[in-house]
Amino acid sequence: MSAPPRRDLAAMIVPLGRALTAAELPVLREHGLTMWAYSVLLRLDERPLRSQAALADAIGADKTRIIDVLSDLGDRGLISRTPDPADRRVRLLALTPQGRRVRDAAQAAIQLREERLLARHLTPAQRTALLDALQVLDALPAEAVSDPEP
Amino acid sequence: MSAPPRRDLAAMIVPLGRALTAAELPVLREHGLTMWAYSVLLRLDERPLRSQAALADAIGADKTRIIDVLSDLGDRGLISRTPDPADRRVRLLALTPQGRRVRDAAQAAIQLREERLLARHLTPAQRTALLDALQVLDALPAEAVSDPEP
DNA sequence: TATTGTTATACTCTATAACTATA
DNA sequence: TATAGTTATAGAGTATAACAATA
Repeated sequence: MSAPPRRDLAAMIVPLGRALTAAELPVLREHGLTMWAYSVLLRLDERPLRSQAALADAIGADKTRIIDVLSDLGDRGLISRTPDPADRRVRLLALTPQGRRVRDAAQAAIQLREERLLARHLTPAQRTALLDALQVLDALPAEAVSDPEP
Repeated sequence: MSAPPRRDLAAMIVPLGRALTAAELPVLREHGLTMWAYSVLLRLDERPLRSQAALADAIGADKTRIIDVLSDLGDRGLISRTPDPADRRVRLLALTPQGRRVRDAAQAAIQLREERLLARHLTPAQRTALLDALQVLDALPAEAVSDPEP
């Protein structure tokens, strides 16, 4: 049983994710965002989201962890957090127009860097193939990746 | 400036890496390995490696963090740790035959799961294209990803 | 004095538990 | 009583600083 001809998927993907994250951080800082704040802005799309717990779950965070993030984003007018009239325990979360502008600007800067990286090291066909395959795997629920029954 | 048609690379890759890691953990546990121990066995190839600091750096760990991992692997006979006769401060690290057997068995099990996942959701051509592109990016030094000068 | 490995300490991030306010 | 959000506390993981041995 000799060494396989390729490295493990995780062994390639996890360090790549770390490097991409490291590349994002200074860009986000320029836009006044932390990684968690950016995750929140990305997830909060046009339509409001009901409850902070749902948001936390959606971005893989603990509900107690995003509270400071949400208050800060609210204080800066990037998101709105209004009590649901139907049930005043829950907060309806939504992007403000300014929040959408900040999110779009940050995302454009990040994807510009990403595209430069891909263009430098991959052929256009390889770039497309990579993104296609990643989008397929990205669309899977996490359990489909973690527990693939034979 | 509207929302881009694709998600950020990092936003797809980081959660995928987390899910793949979660998929590995039970397999590693069956083979009596932690993630750090597995990283060490993967990096310690046929030829011995000079110094623990070099190993730590190679697997993206802190040198103080792998000490317990190395003592444990040494106690179990999976690696050898002999002082360098030329400079008795440094330890020469190498896989033992048993260590290589454990590493190969664990890696085979992991890659079997990975291949099942890819086969279920990607076409053979997509699988090959994904692995090719990942191997290109994996071969880059981390700085090439983090600091792509324009 | 400088360096390898080690130990001890502090810090950051994350999760758990306890609390409040609504229902 | 049950749930959403919040606060306070504890735990895991990680990095920093101090130490012993060798050069």
